[in-house]
Amino acid sequence: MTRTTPKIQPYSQECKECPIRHRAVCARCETEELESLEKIKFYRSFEAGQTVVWAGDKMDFVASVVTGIATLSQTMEDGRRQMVGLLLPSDFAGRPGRETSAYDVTAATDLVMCCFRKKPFEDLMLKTPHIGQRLLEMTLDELDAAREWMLLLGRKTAREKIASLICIIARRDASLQLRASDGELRFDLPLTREAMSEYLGLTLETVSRQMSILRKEGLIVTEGKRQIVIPDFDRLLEETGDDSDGGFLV
Amino acid sequence: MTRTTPKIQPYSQECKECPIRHRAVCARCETEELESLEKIKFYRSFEAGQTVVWAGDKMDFVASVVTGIATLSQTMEDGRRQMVGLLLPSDFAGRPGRETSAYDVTAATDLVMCCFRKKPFEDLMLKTPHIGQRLLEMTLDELDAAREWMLLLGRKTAREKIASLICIIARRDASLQLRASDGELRFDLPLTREAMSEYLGLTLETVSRQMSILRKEGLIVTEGKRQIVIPDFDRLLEETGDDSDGGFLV
DNA sequence: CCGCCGCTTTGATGCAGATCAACTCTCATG
DNA sequence: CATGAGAGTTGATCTGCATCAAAGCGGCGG
Repeated sequence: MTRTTPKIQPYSQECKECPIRHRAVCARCETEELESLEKIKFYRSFEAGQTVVWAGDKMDFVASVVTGIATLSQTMEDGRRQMVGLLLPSDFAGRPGRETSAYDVTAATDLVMCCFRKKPFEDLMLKTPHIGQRLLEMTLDELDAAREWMLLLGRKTAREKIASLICIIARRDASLQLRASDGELRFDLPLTREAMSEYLGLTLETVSRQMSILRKEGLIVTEGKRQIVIPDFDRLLEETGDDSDGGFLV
Repeated sequence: MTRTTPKIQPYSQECKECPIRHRAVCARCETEELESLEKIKFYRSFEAGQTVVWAGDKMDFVASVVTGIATLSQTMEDGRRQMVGLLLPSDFAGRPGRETSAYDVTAATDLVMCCFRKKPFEDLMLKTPHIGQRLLEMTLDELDAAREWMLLLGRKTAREKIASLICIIARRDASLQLRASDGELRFDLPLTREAMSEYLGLTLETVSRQMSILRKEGLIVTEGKRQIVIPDFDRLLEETGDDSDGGFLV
């Protein structure tokens, strides 16, 4: 199993002067391109719980998460829902060449997105191949993440699913730097029980129960509503069912 | 829900003279590029059941399925397995820029792959942007397929899973043309019960049972070992849980 | 300060699918 | 023709998670 590049990259250092700081366009940004981007971009804010677009609705922009968390979900006729994408800051949403959104896009927390009007963005892609290359890399990363996620959905137990999700968030959370001196890990779990259940293919009751169990066993500590502390990350990792080394994606 | 382009495209008509006929490189092939490709390509054949590469092993080529079916699977330490990719003819395997395979790649049937040595292929990608563009489109298709698959794994019942898989294969199978006059659909189901169970996140016993039920209900008819007839495709579609129109991916 | 609303936790019960086990069918091989 | 191996079917039983139901717990507006 190869590790792909971690999703949270120090792009802001690579590219300090870039006001958008999106991985899709900033890997090798040049002034001229940035000026083009400036003209076609706009910001949109959403409150937690708001819907950005519904599946099937027109979506005439692509976008990148600036702050907050967005989710992509699919809904079946009878209301069963499955999350299929979790977008953290710097992640990209929308498909060039597609008119409508294939998924419900929802703000899991308060959310700011940087949007680019689709048509000019596509034109820009044609002119500047490195944007397309970057997008390919990102899409391949997404695909690897989706495949890891499929293993979780298809074969893991509820307990393993919960442990996996917590580890995934912990690893991706930028506040990773808050890792305390003694190896304990403290961060925000910015998802409701319901959102977690949609991610994991479980019911929210099962999520709650398994969280309680992990808490009783001391594998996790909860502080307040959303704050989580992992006293011993490696011990929690063992509960994910992943082999110790691999499973690094997302 | 937008329909993406169907995966089986008439590329052989688009591009008759192209000896590889792979979607990644043939969309707008030009003689010069084809000559470059000729130099770096080679064919490999596998028997049903053979492993192409193991997860973690060196994989110094990318490849495209010529005939047969290949699968990508992940295995957990204790042996639980989940299929995460099903590659039919013209599908692409391998990630530019990655040294080793992230998944077990296995021949589900007898298989012929057209391989391109990775390094020169990457060089070619840099020189000819349309290959990268094509690869991006294909990867986005794969991602959509993976997300549809996630809904299946996370939220569908065993019955719905089976019906979905049969519909997916039926739609993608090139022998779709074998559709008989009266709307019945006849084709090969080239997967063992075990492979189906790995695809669906079930046990092979459950797959077998549900197949029997669908058979008894007349939704499918089996002829011999692998041949399947769907007397009424729309009726089977209703059993997938997908909304009638959408869910077209893969 | 009270009461309500959204979120979470916990309990009791039921069931879909897993597990364990036996048997059948079909070839391929000597 | 017997033999055996691999694939598929079917049955009995078990169990992990879903479902249904009710009660805790903040936090915010009145």
